[in-house]
Amino acid sequence: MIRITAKNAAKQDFMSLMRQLVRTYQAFAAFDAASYRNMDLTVSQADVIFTLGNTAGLTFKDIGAQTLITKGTLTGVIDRLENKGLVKRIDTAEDRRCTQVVLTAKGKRMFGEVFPKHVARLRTRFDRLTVAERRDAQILLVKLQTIFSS
Amino acid sequence: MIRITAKNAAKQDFMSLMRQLVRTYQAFAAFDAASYRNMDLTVSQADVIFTLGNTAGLTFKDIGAQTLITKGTLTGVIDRLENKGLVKRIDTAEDRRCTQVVLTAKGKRMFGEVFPKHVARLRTRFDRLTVAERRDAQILLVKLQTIFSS
DNA sequence: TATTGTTATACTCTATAACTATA
DNA sequence: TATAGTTATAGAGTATAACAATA
Repeated sequence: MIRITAKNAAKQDFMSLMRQLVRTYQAFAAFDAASYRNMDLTVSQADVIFTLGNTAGLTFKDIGAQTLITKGTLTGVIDRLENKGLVKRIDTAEDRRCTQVVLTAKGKRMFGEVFPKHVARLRTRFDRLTVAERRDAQILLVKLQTIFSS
Repeated sequence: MIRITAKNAAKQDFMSLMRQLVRTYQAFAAFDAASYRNMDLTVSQADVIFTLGNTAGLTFKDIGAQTLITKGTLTGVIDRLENKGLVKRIDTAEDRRCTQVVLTAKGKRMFGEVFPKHVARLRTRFDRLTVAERRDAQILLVKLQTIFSS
């Protein structure tokens, strides 16, 4: 027997919100990953290309900080992107411990031509929301994020 | 030079919402995964235990449908849970192609005692939101989910 | 013929830690 | 001593497809 108390109702409340966050993210991630598969990229690889786009190159440290990929893993991800001819490593003169990673011409083409198509595909979906809904969703997602940070 | 046009503003708008969804989920997932690591479970394994909790057992097909883990992968996940003594396979009489997966006594203890502590830890965070914020977040997440489904 | 779960393969990511070369 | 990136190891999930047993 389950008693319907204020406490149980509140518990139900947050559990359902939590599950909804997961379901929503999974729906987005599945939609997103389908594009990357067409580009023959994994999610991590696409993440790196996206991060490098519109920059003059970033160090492993910078990329790791932005993508949340740890350095050991990042070496492998960059290796695979380099094998695909999408990025290249460049030694830096200032601090010879650092390595810059930059997009090659092929990588720039992917970021400049293929990615925009992906973005357009995403956009058609987000357009189904009103401007107010997008604004409110953004505000609430920020609030949701803050409760888990720190 | 970047022109600030209505089109660019709208693009910026949805891209930023998209990134926020990812960041929020990542913040939650990092918080969540820390608990599972303490229980010596991976996210997938915890997902299965959670799914099996309060049921009399589910088939591979059922578990796969609820967790989005494909059958080939699920065999391995269940193997590892079985090795840890948390679940067991039971052949079904009705349809001998199906296998039921049920929690063992140890698995029930984890679901009944360890998981609630995890839930309580999550709850302290969700309590930082007001009831209205949780309700609004839920509504907007459902809307966000629907734009990616179908 | 279709479905359920298993097996096999090859790849990718994760966590951890030791290692190198620089600073 | 500390930092940036590499290497090594073991484990875990993913995708794909072929397979056996059953319906």
